[in-house]
Amino acid sequence: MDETVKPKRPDGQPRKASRDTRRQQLINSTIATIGRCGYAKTTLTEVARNAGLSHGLINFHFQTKEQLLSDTLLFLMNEYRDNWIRALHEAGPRPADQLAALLRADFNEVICTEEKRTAWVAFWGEAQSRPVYQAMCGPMDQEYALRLEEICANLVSEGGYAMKSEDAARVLRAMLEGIWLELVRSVSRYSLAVAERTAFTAAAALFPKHFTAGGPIPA
Amino acid sequence: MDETVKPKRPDGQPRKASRDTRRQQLINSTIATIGRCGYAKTTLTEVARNAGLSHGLINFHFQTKEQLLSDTLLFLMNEYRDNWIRALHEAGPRPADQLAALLRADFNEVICTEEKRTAWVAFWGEAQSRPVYQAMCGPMDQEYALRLEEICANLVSEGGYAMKSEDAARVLRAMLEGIWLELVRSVSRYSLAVAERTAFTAAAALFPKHFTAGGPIPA
Amino acid sequence: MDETVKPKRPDGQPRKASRDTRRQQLINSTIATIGRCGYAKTTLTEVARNAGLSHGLINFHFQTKEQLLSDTLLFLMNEYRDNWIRALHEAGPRPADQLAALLRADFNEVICTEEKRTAWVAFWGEAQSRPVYQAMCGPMDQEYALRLEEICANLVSEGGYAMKSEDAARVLRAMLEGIWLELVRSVSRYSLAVAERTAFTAAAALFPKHFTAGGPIPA
Amino acid sequence: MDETVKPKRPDGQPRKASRDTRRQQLINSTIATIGRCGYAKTTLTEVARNAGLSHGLINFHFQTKEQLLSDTLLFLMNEYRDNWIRALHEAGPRPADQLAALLRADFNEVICTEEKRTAWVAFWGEAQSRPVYQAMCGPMDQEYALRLEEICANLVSEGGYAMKSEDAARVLRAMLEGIWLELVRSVSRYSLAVAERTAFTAAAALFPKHFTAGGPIPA
DNA sequence: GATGAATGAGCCTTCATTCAT
DNA sequence: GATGAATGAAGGCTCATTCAT
Repeated sequence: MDETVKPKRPDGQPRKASRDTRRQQLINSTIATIGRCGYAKTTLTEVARNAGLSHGLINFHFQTKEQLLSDTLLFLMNEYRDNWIRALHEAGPRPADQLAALLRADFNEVICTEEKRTAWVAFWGEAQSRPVYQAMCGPMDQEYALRLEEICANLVSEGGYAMKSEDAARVLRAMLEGIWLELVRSVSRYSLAVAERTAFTAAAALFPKHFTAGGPIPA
Repeated sequence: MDETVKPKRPDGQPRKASRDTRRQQLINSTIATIGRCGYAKTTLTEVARNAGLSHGLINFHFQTKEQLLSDTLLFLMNEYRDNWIRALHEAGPRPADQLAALLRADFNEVICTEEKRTAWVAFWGEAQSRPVYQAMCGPMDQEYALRLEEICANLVSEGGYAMKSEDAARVLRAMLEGIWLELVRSVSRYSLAVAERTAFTAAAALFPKHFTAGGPIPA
Repeated sequence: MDETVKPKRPDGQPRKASRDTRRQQLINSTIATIGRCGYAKTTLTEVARNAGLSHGLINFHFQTKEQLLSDTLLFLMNEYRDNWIRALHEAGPRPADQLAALLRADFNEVICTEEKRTAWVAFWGEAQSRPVYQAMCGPMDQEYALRLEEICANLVSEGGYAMKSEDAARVLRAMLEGIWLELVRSVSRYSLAVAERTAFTAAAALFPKHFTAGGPIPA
Repeated sequence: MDETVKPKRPDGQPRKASRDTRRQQLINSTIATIGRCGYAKTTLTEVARNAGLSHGLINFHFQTKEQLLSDTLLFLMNEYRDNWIRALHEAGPRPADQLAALLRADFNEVICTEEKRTAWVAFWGEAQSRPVYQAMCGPMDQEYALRLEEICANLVSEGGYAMKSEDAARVLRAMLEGIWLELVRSVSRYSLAVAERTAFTAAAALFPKHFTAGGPIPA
């Protein structure tokens, strides 16, 4: 096979890209468009334009707009899940390191870009009225919540803390989501560094033997 | 009383109502509609139907759909602000009581209904792409944040806590917003009681001399 | 009857004006509105606002918008007719004086204001598609055309001109209407003085023994 | 030729047409619709129906109704201009022939159809309240006026006429527009032949050495 | 008589979807 | 595979008309 035979367009893309490449291209453009225009004003025309592709192609790769949006949310969810699972995997066995990994993972540069945060909040805003989204998010949220509770339980037992581990996990989970919201709503006041510091402040308050506002206390 | 003098409609509403009555009626219907259908699928026809009025009336009282939505957000913001300001006013001088009042106010039955929570999240989702919304929310958020920081600073100084009061305030603020999100997203898992307990868990972690997970420690 | 009993409004108008006064007030406002906004964008709300009256009053005095517009056109037509008939009446027996009177009457300040000219052209533009307007204008046009032809015939016979009087009348009629159009379309280039000079230029060309570009040649 | 290769619709049009074809088709339909329904009652639905196309297509090719109307006026103006310029070009060097060409061009069958005349008057009626239309028409009117004055000046100098050439040009211009108006307003009384005869009557009156009511006097 | 809230038909416009090329 | 013209349903908005006050 001679690759050079494939006609190239001015932008260097082959005219016929693989199915998955195109799909990902359109999903990325969808995230960007939601981030820029909001969920309600996201049109297929705009998504296509941002992707530099033709209008009709979307309905070829995704059957409907709903499908495109669902697949976009699915991509975001998988990316999010992969991110914290990988972080946890790299964290080692200590519960404090695991929680630190989880907290830091939330502000990882790959998943916590401005566009993606905005897209997330947009999806959250629509989720209530769209059972499809809820059905997709529910199990993933559950998985995360369970893992977080587990770690909190380990920390509580390690540190002999008085609180209930579920309550601690709930505080942390809510706070992480709240920080994302704040990042979206008040661009100027928050930086990722501040966000992380805030998260560790909560960890330090809940688990003072394991954390300071700067991060986990080394063994 | 002769009922026939004032002809009522089937639903008991007079055919003509005062300007403010109708505006509020339509704003309430907008909140309900956003709550039920989501921001993107909120149409004037649906808002009108929910209010039992004709859709032409909306453009009579509000000039555009945008205006209706802005005014609805404004109403929600003012209601939210009035709520915590009143709560604070009734709380007395002790910082712990003030923070408790603030935390409880967030889950007050008037402002924290399912419909209103959903509407809030929907507006948050759109805010990023709508400078108008941001301009409206910014100052109100700021006012709340400042008051919260003040109270945290008082608690820190009273209790001799080691953390920075701004960090504590940030944790609490993010957590409160996060809890609202969770309330919207996972209807079943959270109740208002659980929400309040979660909030006080955070307060107890941050200010252990002043709070337990059950609430403020009496003087 | 004590006149002072009648409540006066700030603008000095009695609250209850006579039927005809109100009607004329609304017709004048209609002319002004058409002049300012064009026929297509003339709304009852705007007419009412310009008249300083309430919206609903129009449907009381005129039954429909169509009726208001018809009555407005009728007023313009009668005013136009009265104007040239009076001018002719005051002109004396000489055909040249009569034609001069007719030409000058067309640029009389009462009927040839900017607003009225514009309204006329707007009505002309709609006439083709509105049989009602045509039915109203037809007879009046006819009457004018006949009188003009009569005068032209007298001039032709007096001066022994070679042309057919109907042709001359047609030239004059078309030119007068054309000048109104030009007055509407090119505000800057035409003044009423230029308009009149143009009209007499045509008269002088057609009837050189009776007219110069400055006006009729005295007996 | 295999007809089955290109599937045709019942009306013989291909389903897809080139951009310019469709645009022209819609412009023609707009002229027809204005001619039939008047400016104020011209709706996109009607324009689309007359063209045998869907109304959504209009917003695809023109962005707004305003744009469609502007482009329609532009087409009429260019067509009008092309017509008299071509006529003048074919007329040869003699001023009398040039004026004759100009007068006849105004009643040319291509540009002086009933529909187009009506559309013109409709646009004139709206022009006053639409700066866009005025801005478009102004320069074209000017160009025509200048050329007409030039020819009149040549005739005056050739024939040693006493009148000012600008006055003559103004008479002719106004009369031509007035005849169009008359053609629109009194369909029955005027024919194109009568219109032309009227125009030459004016020319003969102004330039008796060059014209009779029947046309230019040959060299 | 007079007002202005209320209604609803009809318009322009947007946009997801289809489909001939 | 890819394009973009074409369709039509549905939305926001205007506005003539009605009617309770």
